[in-house]
Amino acid sequence: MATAEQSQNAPLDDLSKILGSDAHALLDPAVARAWIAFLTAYGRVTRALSSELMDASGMSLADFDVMAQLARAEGYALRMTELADAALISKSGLTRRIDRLAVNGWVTRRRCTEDGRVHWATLTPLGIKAFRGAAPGHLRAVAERFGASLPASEMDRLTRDLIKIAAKNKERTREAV
Amino acid sequence: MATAEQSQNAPLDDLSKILGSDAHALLDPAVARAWIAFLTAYGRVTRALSSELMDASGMSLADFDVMAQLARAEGYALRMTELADAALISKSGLTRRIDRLAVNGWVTRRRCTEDGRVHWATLTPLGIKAFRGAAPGHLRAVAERFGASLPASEMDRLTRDLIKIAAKNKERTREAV
DNA sequence: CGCAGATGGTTGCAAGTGCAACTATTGCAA
DNA sequence: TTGCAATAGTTGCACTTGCAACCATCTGCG
Repeated sequence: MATAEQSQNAPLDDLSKILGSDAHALLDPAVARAWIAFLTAYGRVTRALSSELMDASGMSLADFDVMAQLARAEGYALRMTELADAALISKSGLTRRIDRLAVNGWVTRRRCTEDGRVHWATLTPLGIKAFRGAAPGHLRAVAERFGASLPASEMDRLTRDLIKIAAKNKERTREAV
Repeated sequence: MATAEQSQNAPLDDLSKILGSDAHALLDPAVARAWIAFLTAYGRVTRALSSELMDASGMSLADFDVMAQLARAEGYALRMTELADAALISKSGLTRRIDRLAVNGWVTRRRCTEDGRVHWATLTPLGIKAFRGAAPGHLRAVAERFGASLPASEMDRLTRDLIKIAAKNKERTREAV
């Protein structure tokens, strides 16, 4: 998607060139601008954070998110499915991510004794240490790249807006066919 | 990353459990909440839009973005590098994406006569037709999933905020090592 | 009991991705 | 002219990803 700067004055809504004047009826130009800005901001910020985190700690953004979920969980452990939902990735994606984290010795899998189907992903002491090492730099980077752009009052409003958008899209997709 | 709902009251900032009280100093809790909401909103909205678009038109979100850039361009054509920048993907990613679009007959590559290094990616008449077919549904979906959550006045504010964030992260990453 | 259906996870597969190395072409300067 | 640095794109590679099919386990009902 276009960068915010270059298409700020020429975003999706100028598709009327190809779509005809219907374009505005389909998507309000103001929404189109917001959408492009949203995609651009996401792409830039995550790209930057991701490479900084990788360089500093050998950890991908997704690794960090998964480990952060575990770090907050009771006993540093969550079931695979819970964790996948929390980290907003697919179950299969999580399986393989945990494989990788396990190779690093950061996480272990424990089969649940009460329900043999369930596996608990658990942060190891080494994983906790790695997370403690990575977190300060990463949190600071989030503060700088994402937080520092807006005053505090604006930040709360942004949060509310984003939560509304997220809420509207809660269902795990599907059935939308 | 956690969903907005479930972690709204327990976001990154409760990492103080593992990081100690420094966590707040590293990342303002309000920023942490906003960041989580941002990731969640992005993940949900793009996931939904992407599968809807694929089902309806056999086109990925990235395909649509690339074709939208071409649709607005002079002569429906852009150089590969320009297009990669505009669509916020890597050059190699674009090469292969254009390969795929070319297989569908939606885009062609033309070597530039003035500068043999340059290739123009051009939307074909078939591509224009495909884009015209896909766009209304997709734009409507963006309006519904992203636009409909907020009143117009709020949308403009959101745009401004997002542009500020994007602007702060403009440099094509690198050198951050 | 014992079997059908639900639930939790993993795996096969067919993509998509970025980085770094490579090729082709241009432009400039000795 | 020749040669070399810069630029535009492509390709090799290693890694991620999600979906759908699969296996294992549990639950409940006849």
